[in-house]
Amino acid sequence: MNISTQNQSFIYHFGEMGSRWGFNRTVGQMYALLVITEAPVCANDLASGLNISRGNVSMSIKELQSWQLIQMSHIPGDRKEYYSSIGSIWDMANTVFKERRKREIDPTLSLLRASLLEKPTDAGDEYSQTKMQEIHDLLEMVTEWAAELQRLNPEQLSRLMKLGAGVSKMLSVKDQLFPNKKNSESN
Amino acid sequence: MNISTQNQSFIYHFGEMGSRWGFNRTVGQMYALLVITEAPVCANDLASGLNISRGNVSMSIKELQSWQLIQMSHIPGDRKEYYSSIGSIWDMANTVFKERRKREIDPTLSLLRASLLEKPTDAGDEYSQTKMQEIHDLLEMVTEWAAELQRLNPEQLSRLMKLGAGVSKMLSVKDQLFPNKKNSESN
DNA sequence: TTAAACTTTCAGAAACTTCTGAAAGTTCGT
DNA sequence: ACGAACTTTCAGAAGTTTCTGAAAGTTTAA
Repeated sequence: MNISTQNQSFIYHFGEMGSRWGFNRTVGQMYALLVITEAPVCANDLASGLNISRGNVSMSIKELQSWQLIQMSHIPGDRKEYYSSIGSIWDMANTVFKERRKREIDPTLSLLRASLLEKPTDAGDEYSQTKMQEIHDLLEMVTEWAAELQRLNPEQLSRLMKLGAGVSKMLSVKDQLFPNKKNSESN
Repeated sequence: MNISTQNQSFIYHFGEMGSRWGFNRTVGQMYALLVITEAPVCANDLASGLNISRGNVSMSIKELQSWQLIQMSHIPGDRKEYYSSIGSIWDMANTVFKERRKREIDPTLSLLRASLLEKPTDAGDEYSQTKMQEIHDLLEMVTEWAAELQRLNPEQLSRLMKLGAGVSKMLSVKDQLFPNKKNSESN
């Protein structure tokens, strides 16, 4: 398995970014390699191409599978397992978002919910509960919104994003169309 | 400095989540403590309250300052420096988003831009470049959109988010109002 | 000046994460 | 049943990050 210099730098970059994106170097490199390689790649080629041990490849494959980012396939007459990245770039972004929400936001939300059920015992607790409530509400709103956006198809999403500054105009159009709706909540 | 059990669990949780959010345990705990404590807290109290060394407090304060999340103040007749969290929860979320974008997306975008300027040398490179282009376009769109959203004030943002599913209806309303606009790009 | 009251720095210790490679496990054709 | 071709596991090595605490630095007041 030999990899062009251009692709090398992409792969190494993904490895380095990996830790910032929530997975480790090897997982990042492997995924990068699979994304930019059209044909499925076997475990041995991953190991030799990235200069890592066969064991590491096996563990990283498991990780990528748990993120639902890769797919396994076979070549007739060959017992090796071949791997390739799954779905479009949009799907990948979706998967990564969903996964990160699960790891980064959901646990905090449930902790906050539990905390907010307890009665504050002193003045300090009262202040801290109002802050926790604010964080809770913010996280909940963002979570729900993200779920909403993920329900749109890529075409709609892309249109919404390209609207750019238009979103604020859209809000005022909405006001003109439905001026009855409550929208002067003081947050 | 003594901390109620309820607040303890919030603080420890933030410590644990810290690494997933892009900072370390101590930074997470210190920030949590400062958010839920109304009165400014001095470095010694942070150290004793969280059971960490004075040196660690000093380094973590620097980190929080670089994220622009905390503020320093003084009490007349006292030479110690007192710290408190800055701004509303919205401001905090904004700051964290911006900072993460800077660390997690911007470097990848510039690498991709550089890569895409190079001429592909073989068929494999050609495929990988189309993939890189897709990732580039996606990241760029998301980045621009995020910047757009950050320009809205909290009230507008909150309204937009509460629109929820309404957002797709909005798009069709827009189509009816301005059917001339190009929106059938095949992505 | 001096010294007390504070903050910062940084070398090395502790804790944590990742990686290797040999051994164990699985699957399949004969 | 056997063994060849593969994959997985996991103990401990290597690498990385975080933390401590003693020493150095800074500020202020007398």
